[in-house]
Amino acid sequence: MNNYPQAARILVAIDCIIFGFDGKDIKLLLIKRNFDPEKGKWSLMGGFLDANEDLNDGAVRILNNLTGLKDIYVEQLETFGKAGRDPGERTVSVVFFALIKIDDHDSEAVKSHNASWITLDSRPKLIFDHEQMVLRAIEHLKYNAALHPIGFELVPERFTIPQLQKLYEAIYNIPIDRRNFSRKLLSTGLLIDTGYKNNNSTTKKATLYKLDAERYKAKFHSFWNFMPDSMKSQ
Amino acid sequence: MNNYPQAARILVAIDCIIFGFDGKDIKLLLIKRNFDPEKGKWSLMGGFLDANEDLNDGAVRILNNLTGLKDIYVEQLETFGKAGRDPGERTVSVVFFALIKIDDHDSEAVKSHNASWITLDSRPKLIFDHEQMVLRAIEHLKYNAALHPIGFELVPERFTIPQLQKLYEAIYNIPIDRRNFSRKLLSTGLLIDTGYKNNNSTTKKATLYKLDAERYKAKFHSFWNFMPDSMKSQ
DNA sequence: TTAAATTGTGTCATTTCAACACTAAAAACA
DNA sequence: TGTTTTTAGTGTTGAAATGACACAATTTAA
Repeated sequence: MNNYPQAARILVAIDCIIFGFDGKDIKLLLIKRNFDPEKGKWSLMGGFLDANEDLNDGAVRILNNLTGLKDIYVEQLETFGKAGRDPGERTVSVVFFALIKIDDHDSEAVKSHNASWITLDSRPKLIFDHEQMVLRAIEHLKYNAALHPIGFELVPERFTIPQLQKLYEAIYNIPIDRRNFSRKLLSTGLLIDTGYKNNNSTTKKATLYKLDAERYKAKFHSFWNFMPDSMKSQ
Repeated sequence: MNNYPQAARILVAIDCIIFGFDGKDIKLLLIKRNFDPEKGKWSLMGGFLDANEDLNDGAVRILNNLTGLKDIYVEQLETFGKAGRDPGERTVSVVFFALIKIDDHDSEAVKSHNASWITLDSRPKLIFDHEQMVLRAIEHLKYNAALHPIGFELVPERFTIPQLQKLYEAIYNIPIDRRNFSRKLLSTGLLIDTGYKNNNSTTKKATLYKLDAERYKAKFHSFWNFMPDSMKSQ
């Protein structure tokens, strides 16, 4: 059956922007390609959509392949389709935006793919239009972290408020008032006190919270605003 | 040259959700297909990406083809890629979200495509997964009209504040307080008083404003919030 | 036990927001 | 002609949210 004989058949790629947070910096999981073309150069983790594979399944497959993780926070971001974007062959790339708890992934799988966690500031030149994809993903992170509770995807299951604050300070690259941040965060009702304290601290130990999964789902689409006003004009 | 011999080549479609506003209702521009497959059924306006065509150019081409318009507000929305979504052949569809000033389009071109403006409430069953695409676009409209000044794309070049209010009331399907709406809108500094009044009115004539194009660009990414709190929990 | 660093809670003035009352303009109609 | 009806435009006020800032509590190390 061929209902559309004259239309072009095109390669459909999937590329993944994977963000992590090490407690200090936002990092990207990038791979050094050990295959042609562009062998030896840095790129996003990616692959091709299979003939009978759902698009989102493809993204999950590729993310799982690299990290060994099953339940990754992943959103479809944007499809890049400039005619010459892949010099090898016409390829349309669907870009996915993923957030992972940086300590959860399978570091063996990562190593075998020649992948590394790299801070945003020190990221290398990437192949094709991958740099544009990264810029788009950073924009998306800034935009969405202000409006939805996606920041929780980047910190451990049990986290402290100061930890979250450092995350937001890293995302927006500005200092945030500790007291106002804490008040705003607690007022969401999304945090459950685990009763434990953070023992890694060398000074006062902070309370460990976990997410209220029920409320998280219910409130995901309600509008937060952790972005300070000073950012709003940008 | 074939660097990726084993990967699948797939049809890449472009489908467009086109919203308009007639002063009372939000409407969709839908076509009744006069070609196979699914001839005679309702669908979104669409087509296939050409072999050497940029993705966004393809969307502009398809929109121009239907409406005769060149400068349409258009954003890429989401790519739909379930394996069986088009029973004819494996097709990945990139969906675009377009807003037009409903009186601007070329109604001859629309007529020749068997297209009609249809209110959201009375929209017919659509082919394939087009209904899901429409739902996604409505969600996007609600979300984004609250945060960005995209509402202006749906009203005439010169518009009144009550006109805009009716638009927002239609988008969110709720009544909005006239006085608070006006104050909020004027405080953005995006409106320029044209000095004219709306002569279509049978009562007090409202002031006609136009957009401050400079400020519109500068403020596009600043966060508005025209969505009333009552909507935030949804 | 004192100092240094960090966490947790409180206060207060300013701003924003939602709810509501009043005035102004324009046409229809008595 | 002036009264009614409808819609547009501006003002007020109390409540809630926000940003700036002070102080107390906890923990380790000196």
